[in-house]
Amino acid sequence: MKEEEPNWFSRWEEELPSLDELMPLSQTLITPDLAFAFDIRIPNTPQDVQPPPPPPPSSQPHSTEFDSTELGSATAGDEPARALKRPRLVWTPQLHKRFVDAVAHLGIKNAVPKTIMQLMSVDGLTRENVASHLQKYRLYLKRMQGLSTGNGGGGAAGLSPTDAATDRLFASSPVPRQLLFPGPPGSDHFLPFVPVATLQHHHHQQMAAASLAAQQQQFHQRQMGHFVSPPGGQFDHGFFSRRASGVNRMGSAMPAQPPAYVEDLESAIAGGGGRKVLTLFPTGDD
DNA sequence: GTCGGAATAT
DNA sequence: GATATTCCGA
Repeated sequence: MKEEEPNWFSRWEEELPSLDELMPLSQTLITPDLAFAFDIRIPNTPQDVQPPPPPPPSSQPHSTEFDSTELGSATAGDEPARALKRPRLVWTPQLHKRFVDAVAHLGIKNAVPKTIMQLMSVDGLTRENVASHLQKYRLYLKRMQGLSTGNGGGGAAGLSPTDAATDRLFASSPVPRQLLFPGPPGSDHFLPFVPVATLQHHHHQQMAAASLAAQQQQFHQRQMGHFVSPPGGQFDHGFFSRRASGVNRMGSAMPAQPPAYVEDLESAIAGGGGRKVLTLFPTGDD
């Protein structure tokens, strides 16, 4: 196998949704915690309201009453400094793509949470986030290798329908060959190239902070937009069949004009308890 | 003490 | 089922 182009790595960045997708959003600077603590609803610009950016560990000495919806189970009253939780991360296809790229370009060998996280350089993303996702991704890879050991990384070529149904997310980004064929020990190849885009620069911090939330917002908007447009038969095995058993019951009649999705954004990044996460199908984005 | 990975919990 | 958190070994 010598199909490796010497500069394949110079292309990967181009595929990433960096500037265009990450920049244009101007979001509220009010963190969810703040909003909750003060019972702010952020009423204006229902179209522009922004979900919680990853709450920075800034000073928040007094958020004593958040949404005690389910949070109040244990430490409801005597653990003020301890109650900071990040919103649940939703792995959008874009995010996953970035993840896959990072893993691919690191090589399965060096693809460990911390490194991946650094390569992705997505603000708000933690090592735990990546580790957790990586764990699942590995299982997916394993299953793939097991089921079709002779199938190119071109994508979900010879997969059983189960895969598409089960791993909608993973199916949205093609698995690079390197990952399917780790290659025998000895043929390890890797670049001393360490980008380390750990955003520590202050002036970039702001924009960086937006990136995660920004992507996720875009994701949802896009989903809503594409909602009524048929995928063109690409995934015609009826992916409308089943979805998360939750609040999202759009029934069989998806309106071209969804009702006010004020809740939509909140749903995407729901707190650890009130999980109304709606997981959607892959985008035809890549 | 940090990190990675699997197990377990939400 | 997806993601988070915990546990334990390097």
